[in-house]
Amino acid sequence: MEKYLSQLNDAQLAPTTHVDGPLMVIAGAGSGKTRVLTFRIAYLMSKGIDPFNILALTFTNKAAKEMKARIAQIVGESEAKNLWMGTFHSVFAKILRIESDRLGYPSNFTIYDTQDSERLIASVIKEMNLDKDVYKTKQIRSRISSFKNSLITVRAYFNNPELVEADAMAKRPKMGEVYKNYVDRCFKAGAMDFDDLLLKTNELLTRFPDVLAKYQDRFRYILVDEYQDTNHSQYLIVRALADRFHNICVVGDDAQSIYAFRGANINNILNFQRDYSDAELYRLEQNYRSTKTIVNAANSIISHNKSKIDKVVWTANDSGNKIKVNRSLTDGDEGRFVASTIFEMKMNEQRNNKDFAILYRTNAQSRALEDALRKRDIPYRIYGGLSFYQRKEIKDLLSYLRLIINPADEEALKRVINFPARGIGQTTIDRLIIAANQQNKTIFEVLTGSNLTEIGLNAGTKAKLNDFVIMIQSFQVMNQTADAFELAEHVAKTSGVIREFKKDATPEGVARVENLEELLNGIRDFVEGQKEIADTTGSLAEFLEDVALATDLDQEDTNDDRVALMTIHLAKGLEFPYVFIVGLEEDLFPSAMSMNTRAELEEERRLFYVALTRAEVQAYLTYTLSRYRWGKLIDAEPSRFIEEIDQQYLDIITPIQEQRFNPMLSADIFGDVEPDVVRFKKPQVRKKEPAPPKFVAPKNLKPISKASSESGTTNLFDNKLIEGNIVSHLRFGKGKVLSIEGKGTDTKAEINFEHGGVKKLLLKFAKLDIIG
DNA sequence: GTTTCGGAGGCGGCA
DNA sequence: CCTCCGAAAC
Repeated sequence: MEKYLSQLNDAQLAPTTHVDGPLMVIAGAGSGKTRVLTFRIAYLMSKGIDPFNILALTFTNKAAKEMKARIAQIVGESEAKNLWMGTFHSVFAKILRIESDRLGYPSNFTIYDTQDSERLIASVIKEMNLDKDVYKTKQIRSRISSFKNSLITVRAYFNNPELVEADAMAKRPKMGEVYKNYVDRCFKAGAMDFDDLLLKTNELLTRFPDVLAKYQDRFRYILVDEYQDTNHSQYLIVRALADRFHNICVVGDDAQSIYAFRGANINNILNFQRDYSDAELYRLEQNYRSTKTIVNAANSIISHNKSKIDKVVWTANDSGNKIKVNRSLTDGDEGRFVASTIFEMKMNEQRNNKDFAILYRTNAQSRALEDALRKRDIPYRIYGGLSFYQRKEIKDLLSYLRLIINPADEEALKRVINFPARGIGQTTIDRLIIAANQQNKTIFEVLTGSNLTEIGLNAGTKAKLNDFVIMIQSFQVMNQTADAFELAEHVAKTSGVIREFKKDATPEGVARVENLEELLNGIRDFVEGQKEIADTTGSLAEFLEDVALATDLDQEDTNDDRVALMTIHLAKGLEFPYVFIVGLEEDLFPSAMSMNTRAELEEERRLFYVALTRAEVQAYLTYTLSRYRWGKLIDAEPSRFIEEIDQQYLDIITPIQEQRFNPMLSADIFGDVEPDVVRFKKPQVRKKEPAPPKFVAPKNLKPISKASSESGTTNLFDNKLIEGNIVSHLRFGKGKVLSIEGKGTDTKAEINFEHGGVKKLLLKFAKLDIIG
């Protein structure tokens, strides 16, 4: 142990060797907090604390796995095995399965993902005959989710006149009923959604003092990573569990709090010392990851935020290169810039693909980047997005498996009852749902135990339903003896899922069959892995438990040498030598949806901070002047975040091809593009001396999309434009309007420009002047 | 009852 | 751009 502790600096050593009592570690980006966590756990064990009594909650399963492996190196495999480590969701799902009977759930309850929840909510709304344009599924789901994260149960909702009234005011008086029906249906289906895993844990610990006592006694030492991203529900769980021994260690960085949209409450970290008056506070401020330039630039960004804990992140590393800022004309050009830069860096600096990461705000941005990388033959891997387990073909097969384990699982049943098509249509399913609701049974119980003629089904349909039931039951029988792989393979063949996709000879169909094969391979690996571990059998139920909470990041590091593409949210906690942050444009990053309040904007800024601090050696920022969004070309303005960085750390690159394209653009990066836009009027970018003091807050809060109407250029979505008009565009120059289509804010004009040819522009965004 | 096609509406980050 | 939904054709 001593030899490990000697690797730590003083600031890291203090919290590592803090054994009893509450402590909070405020850890700046790259300051070695994972190391403190792992070493602290190893240290606790070296002091004789039983690993059975340690609970470590991490943000991803991958982080837990890596930390566990690291601890195993220090204290030995057999000891490390007994640690409880994982995400909130996976740890408490495990506990809920053990204690499920207390809450009236089966131990093999299904975990509904977001898609399952949405489908169920849509179904509830339809059954209640509500207007689906008023009761929008996604909005309802997110509202229910935030109720659950704040521990507002159905009963608490109805007892809270403010909430009820707010929904009535929003013209959704039935919100509470929808919530109630959704919760009831989940319960009946033996299913919990993601939020339930936390909510029900709270219920378990509150309603059953003996259960609480059991886990308080079990988890005598609790560590929580990324504490700034815990929500109220998670906060209460931790507080309850730590209430007896107060051996609670939370680690976090308020500057990296980026999950408020999911209910994370930054006050959890800000108020920790209020909750535990004897808490020790430690700060890790020395960054070991990045160059001085990157650290200082990141600090200059975050200083624009008002609410934060005082902390000065610094580094003893080299200054390094300035951050390169690149402007492109389109998202395609941006992709090509990124790809060719990576290509050159690989050649010149002998770098591997895996040294590069491309980070973006939204998953939709990945396509242009992928295209460019593919053209350059640069291998890459996309993380997140439509994750493997969310793909249609995978969910289809998994739904069969879910149904075998939990026949009450309504969403799984609805998904597979007519896939592949076997003549059971919507009408039949609707009748079954109505019967199930009336008889207070699950759909599967209706299928097996009710008189189907009485609910209006004819002989032909009954025969088809019967065949389906017999098939599922035969799978259930097989499940008692076969392992997960044997069964899954059998199901894939017998159900016709594979055959169905094999019919489709398009590349997409081929890919789907391959994905199914990959899933089966994954199940085989799982079974083989589990058989080595005592107490497990590699059963299907165990596999499904694993899969429900798996994420893209959790997948084994294949050690592939590939460029990483992911959202900034996914990049949290990771680091790369070279980082490209792309799409730095107003309305994209910061997102148009996050500029209504100061709090939202500050979260976007923290997100940018997180992105920049992923870089070890060199960061690139890119933005474009126009981008395809929603299938349309729209104009874009550089993100305010570029301007907020202390300009001495930036190196503005102006690509040559643009000068050829339009000489107007070669001057400097901000002043020329929108000469009349207020926010970017100062052409100070190139100055070498420290940037003049600037406080951007007030103007930042202005709705920025107004810029063009204030500026003299006309924003033409009130249809003043007619065919044949000659217009001028800042970038494309003069052009003739060929046609106009669409209406309202969706009006588009097809314009033949002198520079750039025929373009279809969305008038809502295009900045055009009519000149003839 | 299923399949297909076209139109309309949505569009964010995630366990 | 995508997915979802309803109507019409099979």
